Amino acid sequence: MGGGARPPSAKVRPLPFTVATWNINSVRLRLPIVAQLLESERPDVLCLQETKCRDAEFPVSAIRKLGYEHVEISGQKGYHGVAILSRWRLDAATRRGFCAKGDARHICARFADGPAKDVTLHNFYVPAGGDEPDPVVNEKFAHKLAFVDEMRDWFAADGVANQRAILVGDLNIAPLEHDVWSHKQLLKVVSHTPVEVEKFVAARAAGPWFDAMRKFVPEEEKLYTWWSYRAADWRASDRGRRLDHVWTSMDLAPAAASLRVLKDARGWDRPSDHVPVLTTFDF
DNA sequence: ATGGTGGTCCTACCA
Repeated sequence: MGGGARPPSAKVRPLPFTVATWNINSVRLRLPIVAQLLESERPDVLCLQETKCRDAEFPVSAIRKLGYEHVEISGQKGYHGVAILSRWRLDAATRRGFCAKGDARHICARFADGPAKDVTLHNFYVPAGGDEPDPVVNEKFAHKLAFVDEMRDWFAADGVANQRAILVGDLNIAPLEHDVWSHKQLLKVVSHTPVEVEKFVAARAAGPWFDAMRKFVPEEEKLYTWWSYRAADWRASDRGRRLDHVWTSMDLAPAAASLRVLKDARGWDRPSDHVPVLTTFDF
């Protein structure tokens, strides 16, 4: 420190790199607003969830025409489905089937070049879990809990978050008090029950993963990424939840440089009930 | 107040 000679500055300015995630609730129906996002924000990569179509039905050529040449998809008919749309070359993607169900809920790819070269990106769509927060009577809630347990075990065993990794997606759990509009009123509502939150925190700690969104918004401030379709006026009532997340491996926590939650997208034409979350990294 | 809306794909099921 102090008077020593500086090393030759190989890198004067960090290279910004923006990762976007969005539960699109049908990529075919909402291709116009996907294009709107890609054209207006130009993220380096966009992870989609709930694409709701088979791979052969995914609008790959339209996406490529928008400058996102590298497209990796994991789809199924009518339900679920995840995709990675990238301006940068990707190594071959991998897909993990959770709970031995064959649902298309995870895809993973590694950047082959660019500012994020060798960074691994995981894109998740965690089961919503139905309405009744009791795994004994509600098989969908039992599935959700088992899915998050399996995430935890995988992260712990395989060092998924050891280094240079980012995890995004619709995790369908709002863990913090101010990740929901009313902590008290949602304690028995699936997405904010104590049993889910406990498993969510255990899975994150198993990485260990860093909650990159809360680096930018203090835990005492409300932060939402989803507003129900059922509200008469979603903006006025503002009964949101933070269901979408951005996690990084611990070594990348300092690289996370800014966050934007595009709340206005909830008011776009034929909107998804989720909005895009954009995280910029300085690599 | 115990619904409300919006997807897929045709009859319910899922979010």
